[in-house]
This record gives sequence, structure tokens and C-alpha cells, in this order.
Amino acid sequence: MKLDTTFYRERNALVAAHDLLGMALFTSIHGVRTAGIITETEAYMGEGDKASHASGGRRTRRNEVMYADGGVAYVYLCYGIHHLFNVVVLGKDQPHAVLIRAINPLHGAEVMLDRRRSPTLTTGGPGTLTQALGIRTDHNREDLTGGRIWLEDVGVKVPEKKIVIGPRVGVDYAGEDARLPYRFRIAPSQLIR
DNA sequence: CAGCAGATTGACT
DNA sequence: GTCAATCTGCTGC
Repeated sequence: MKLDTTFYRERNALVAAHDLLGMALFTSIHGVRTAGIITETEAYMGEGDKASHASGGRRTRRNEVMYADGGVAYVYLCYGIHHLFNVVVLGKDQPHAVLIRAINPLHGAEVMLDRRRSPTLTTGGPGTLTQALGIRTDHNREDLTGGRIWLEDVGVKVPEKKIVIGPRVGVDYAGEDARLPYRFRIAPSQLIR
């Protein structure tokens, strides 16, 4: 079942980061469908979160979409190379977002392997999964209830005991906020890296 | 405008 | 373990 507008708008980033584990992320790029099960996420909790691009109410051309109503994609270029995909949640002017950090391939593995141009299929990092799914910065602002990028509940159950919670990765610049337990992942044995 | 750091990755010593 | 890839935004001259 495809996740609808209500799903995105009634959850803050922390709740959404938890609930998105086990959901499937689909893309249809030029009619070619690929998908993966979300295995790792991070919450970025709005203007008060020093690790967020929206920290202190910062608004730039890059992060403007974070301030939109939930249910759209925030895709930005990291280190000038990697396209990172976020799910914008909550309401207008509440810049909450969930970074998708890892997936397990579900559909279209051959296409994903070809996009990656690597001997083995790697989708265990935020930059590698977007490449495998064909997500690029021109998908920024994409409506997640549309036909190009969307999420589905495909019935995967994630037991609470299998969820590992810890600090976010690569946000040391955020001071005390770097230690907040905003990272969620399905037990490491399940991950492909 | 120059310099630097960043929600990263892969190649190489 | 080190380092380069290279776009955006922030700081300081």
C-alpha cells in the first residue's frame, strides 16, 4: 500500500524515521522501476536541531523544500558528488526531514547494478542507494505520492528488538546535538554494505 | 572573492 | 589508514 499524504504530515521526523524502517522505497525512472527496503534512517528535527540544514531557521535555495508540507523529496548534493535523499515530513514551515541511509534491494537489482557500475550491488549508504535507484538532485521537490518516487508498506514487519538506535553519522559539527539518538537501523546482520 | 567544511564514497598506501 | 572527487553555503578579507 502506497504511503499517502496523511502518513507524512502527521509524523515528526523522529517518529517517521522509526516508522519508515521496513517500508519500500520505489522509483520509476524513464519507466524503469526499482525498489529497496529501507534499513537505516536518520531524523532531522527542524529549526532547533543543530545538525539540520534548517538549524536556526536557515533557508537557502538548497534547503527551501524542507519548509514545504510533508510528503515531498529533499534531494541535495553532498560533497559535490553524492545525491542524498530525504523524506520531508510534518507541516508547512516545520522543516522536519528523514535521511534515508540504507536499503536492501527489492526490485530491479540488475538495473541498480548497472547504474552503480560496480561488480557487486551496494546500497548500504546514503549516496550509493540514490545512485542505485536513479535519484538525482532534479528529483528535489518531487511529490512522494506521485508516480516517480514513492514509498509503500509492503508488509515487512520490523520487530522493535531488531531496531538499533544510536547517534547520527557525520554530524560532529552539531555539538551536543551530534549525540542525540536520532539514527535508526535494522540489526546490522540484515544490512548489505 | 578566496578559503574552508560538509548528513560520502571508493581508490590506493 | 590517507586522500581526492567537486557543489553549496558560510566566513572573513
